[in-house]
Amino acid sequence: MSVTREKILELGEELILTKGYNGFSYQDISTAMGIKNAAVHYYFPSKETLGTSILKTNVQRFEEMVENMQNRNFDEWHQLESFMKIYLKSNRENKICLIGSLGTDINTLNDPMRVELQKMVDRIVSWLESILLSGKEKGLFEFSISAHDQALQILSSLIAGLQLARILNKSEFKNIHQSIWEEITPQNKK
Amino acid sequence: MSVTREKILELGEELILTKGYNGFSYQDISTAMGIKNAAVHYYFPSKETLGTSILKTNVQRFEEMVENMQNRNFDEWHQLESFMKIYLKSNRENKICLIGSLGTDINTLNDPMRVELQKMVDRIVSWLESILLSGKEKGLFEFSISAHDQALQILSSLIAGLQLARILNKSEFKNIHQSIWEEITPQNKK
DNA sequence: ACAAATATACTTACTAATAAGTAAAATCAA
DNA sequence: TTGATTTTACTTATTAGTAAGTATATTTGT
Repeated sequence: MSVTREKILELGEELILTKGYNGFSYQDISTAMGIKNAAVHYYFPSKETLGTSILKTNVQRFEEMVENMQNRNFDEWHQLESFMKIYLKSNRENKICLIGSLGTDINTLNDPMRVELQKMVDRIVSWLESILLSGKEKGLFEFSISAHDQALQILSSLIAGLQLARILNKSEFKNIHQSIWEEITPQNKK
Repeated sequence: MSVTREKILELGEELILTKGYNGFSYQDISTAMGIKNAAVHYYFPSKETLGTSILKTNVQRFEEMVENMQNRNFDEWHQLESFMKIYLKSNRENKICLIGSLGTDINTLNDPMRVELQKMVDRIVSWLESILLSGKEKGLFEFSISAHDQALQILSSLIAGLQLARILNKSEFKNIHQSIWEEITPQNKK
């Protein structure tokens, strides 16, 4: 694989997470890389092919992380912790997440991008749901609503947590992160 | 006040909530209203003055709602319910909320817009916090984390709930809305 | 082994469309 | 008639996208 192509994907993702999909241009990528805008079009003919590739790369990265955690026999608690660490890192870097960013622009995206975005979110929600369910059976987690709803609840907190932290104060995300754990950890009875 | 001006504000807000701040143009507004793009510039010289005005209008609308609820002696439970109804309506209309939309684009906004956005979120969070706190004292709500963190938690769920619902399925928001109530309503012991 | 053909990775130099924004003239309403 | 409103007719900048060319490898046929 071309290193230029990889770098474009990386930069494109970063730009979506910092400036939003409609807030960056091929010029932003090309000038940052010291190449010409046509070179970006060489690898990704349209902005939407770039967007779709970024989404596919992300799903792949997610699947690799899940597989890696299973190979290492991570329990559900540690799997969830690893997932949440991604968001802690994004917060440190003043980024939001792909879901929150593209969720804003969804009506301006073409079908392939929308389909890929939906696939990605579907996959993450169903993984979260399964982790929560089996973790609950083992007594690692405790919650009264359905695993699906609890998954949506946690994911929402993470997504909007990053957005709120960027508007208000970076450090507010720590509180949101903390609250998620307190809500599903058994030792904290209400 | 000019009815044209009001209509521009209304349409501008709708466009931010459906296509995102960087996803709409003055052309979108003018063609939808059957006027020329220069007429929009007459009322709002720049896109950022329009954005700032939309935010200020929203804060004002929020303050009016709060005042109205206090005049009618709404208890904390009904005040929270009224607030959440705004989000239910947005979900029905396939809109997200200003916070989630502008949270994505924040790095592309000018200072006045950023300041106004922060003011708006600050105001909403502190209101939510106060409602949660006095509601808890009356036994209307129950939660173990701080009122501030609980406010952030609820607001996050609402903001990202709308985004997730638009990506996945409109009806998913009902589950998120339901989960918020179950979490803070005393009768549902865990 | 060596030349010819071909593929890779770009640049140069453009479009065509759309963006925000403006100056000045025309229209409207009291 | 005066001031508020709106259009006409622009400008300037930026956007995504493309056509054609170029240098450098890589492959292929003989």
